[in-house]
Amino acid sequence: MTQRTTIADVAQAAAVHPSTVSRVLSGRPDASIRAQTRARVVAAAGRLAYRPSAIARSLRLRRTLTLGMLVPDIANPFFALIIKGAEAAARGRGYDLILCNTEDGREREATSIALLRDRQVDGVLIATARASDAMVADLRRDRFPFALLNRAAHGGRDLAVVVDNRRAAGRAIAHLRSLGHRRIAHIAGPRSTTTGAERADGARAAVRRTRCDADPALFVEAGAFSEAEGHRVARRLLLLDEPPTAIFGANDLITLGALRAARELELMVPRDLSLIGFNDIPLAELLEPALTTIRVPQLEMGATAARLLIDRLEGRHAGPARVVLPTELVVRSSTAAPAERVRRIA
Amino acid sequence: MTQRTTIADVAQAAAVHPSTVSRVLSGRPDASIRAQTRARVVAAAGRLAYRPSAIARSLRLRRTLTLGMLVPDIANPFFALIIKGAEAAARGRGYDLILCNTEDGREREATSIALLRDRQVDGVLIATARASDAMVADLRRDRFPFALLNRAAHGGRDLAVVVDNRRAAGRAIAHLRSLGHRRIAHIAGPRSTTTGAERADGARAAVRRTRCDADPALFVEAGAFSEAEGHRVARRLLLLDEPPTAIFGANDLITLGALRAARELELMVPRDLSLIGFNDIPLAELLEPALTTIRVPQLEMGATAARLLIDRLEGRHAGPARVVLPTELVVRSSTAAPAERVRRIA
DNA sequence: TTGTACGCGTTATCAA
DNA sequence: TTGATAACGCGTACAA
Repeated sequence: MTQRTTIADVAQAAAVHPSTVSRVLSGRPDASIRAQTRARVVAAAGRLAYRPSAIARSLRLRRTLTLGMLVPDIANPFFALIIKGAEAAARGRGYDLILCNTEDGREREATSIALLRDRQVDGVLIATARASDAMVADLRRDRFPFALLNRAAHGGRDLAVVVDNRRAAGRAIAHLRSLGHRRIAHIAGPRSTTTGAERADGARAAVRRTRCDADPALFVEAGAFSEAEGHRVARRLLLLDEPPTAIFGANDLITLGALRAARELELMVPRDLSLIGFNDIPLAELLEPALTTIRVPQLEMGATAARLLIDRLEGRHAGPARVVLPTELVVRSSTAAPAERVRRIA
Repeated sequence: MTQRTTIADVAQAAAVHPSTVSRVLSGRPDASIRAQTRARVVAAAGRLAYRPSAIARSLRLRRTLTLGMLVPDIANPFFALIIKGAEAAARGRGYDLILCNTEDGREREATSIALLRDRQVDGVLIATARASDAMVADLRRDRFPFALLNRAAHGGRDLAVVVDNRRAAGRAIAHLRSLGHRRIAHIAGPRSTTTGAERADGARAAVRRTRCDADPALFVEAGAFSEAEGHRVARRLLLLDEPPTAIFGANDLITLGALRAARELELMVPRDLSLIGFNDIPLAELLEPALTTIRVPQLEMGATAARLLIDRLEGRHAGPARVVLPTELVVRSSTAAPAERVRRIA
């Protein structure tokens, strides 16, 4: 690669001092520069296709105009949209995003954070529900700026963008109940995640409130928010002596797994089994049957978190530390009243 | 944020010169350092939790140990896996990855490349099929290292990892033909992409070779590799006076759209219509019916490209400039022999 | 309005 | 074996 053109090259070409070039190009409105000089510099910079080195600038300014982002799984469409939202908002404010996939692993999280800090990103967006509290505690202690995404803040002043998981889960159960279901199962996400725990709590409370069957066998926990785990656990549910007539999965992928399990057992959805997911990933409405689910504004979630963090970084009016985004129950064709046959059994 | 601890802090704590600290910690095996000194330095660094600044190091070394990556759509699961593969391979060699979503836009591509070059990434992985040749030409001219992913190289010496799209498309058509189909449609991707053009060419050749109906109305082009476009175009195909009995979509998303169109028109897949996709995204086997498709080794594609590029960066034995990865026809339940009814019509 | 001088945190080179 | 020095490219007090 040919040698980089530096500010000195431009200075020479414009017959001025490098510092003058810097002043001209950094575009501070208050800089007083003779119009003619400015023109010369701009022309020279254009001619040489000069681009300032982000590295040298970062070293000098001690900020990188870069945000880091921790995501458990880039291949999960839920996060894909969150990333897009965050990226768009960040770019809009002049920041770039460095993405780190943690594969939901403790170790990957630690190395990713280390990497981001080595690169001196100005702050991190943390979208990993499983992120160890130790890690978050470290960041807090070091006053390293961060924002939590789709997971609860433990400390009160942490920046966080979330949805009301308990309430949304309650609505899912209530919807099934209103269709006539009584034996409603919930496949929870890992209790180690705040989303998993909160949705399970909300579902449990709603089951009690609406007087569904309160059979503990109907509340099970998946090992991960994945299709495979959903499939495994749903199979067990459906092979129960008294199987549920409806399943509320802690996210769309888990529910997708439940759909596959139902098919393997030759159950028709929604005739023999109603299904509700959570997140409304793009795929949800393409399925057959289309998935009834809780819509989470994914793009907005990413964008809000990025903006919140940048506001804090730039010392702008901080606003509330915690933003709760609205959710919406999207009813599609995977839910219906329980079939007669099943109702008789119950 | 508390002040960063620098190499000078460690030097002071260990009572040595900063350059000594650098020597110890950069871990060159040939450095001759007294064991006792080394121990002191290591201890001090540990005590202070010292981490070298990647920025300062990059400035000095003129390399960042970072690769850039251009992707048209992070939310497309095909690319998600490619990214994972590339990231894993890069990390394995000590490189990080900065991802840029171009949303398939010329402008986004240009700004992304500019951004990556400003940050002085050591090289770029380009997975955008639509990437303007002008951009690639610029990179070539500036001798900026890059590798092309899933798109053909125009110049011969460019690094590229691809599959044989023509051959794979031919196999898809042949499979349908062997099932008894004669009226086979192809929904091509944009001709502006090499993948779109090559698959269309391969399909067309195979249609001729296997003596299918060579009706030009059966070869149509989608405006994008998306579900929405697939749906739109497939609808038109299925409303033809003589509709096809099988559709080969240029990728899985397009084919997914065709599936939705078929359902809207109350066609049963595969009874009334057979469907083949391309890429084998994770979703393909979860669908009902599961999608017959061409498997592209996505993880391997990303990993190979990253390794190729890094090898070249490090001046290691370059190996071939162009790697062709194998594909495989995965037959699932979305293809079957054409139904009697339909065959009679034909 | 512009130039001078210095420092951001490293590492390579040379001298001791 | 270790220390001193310079340089990577930029931005900014301060001086002129």
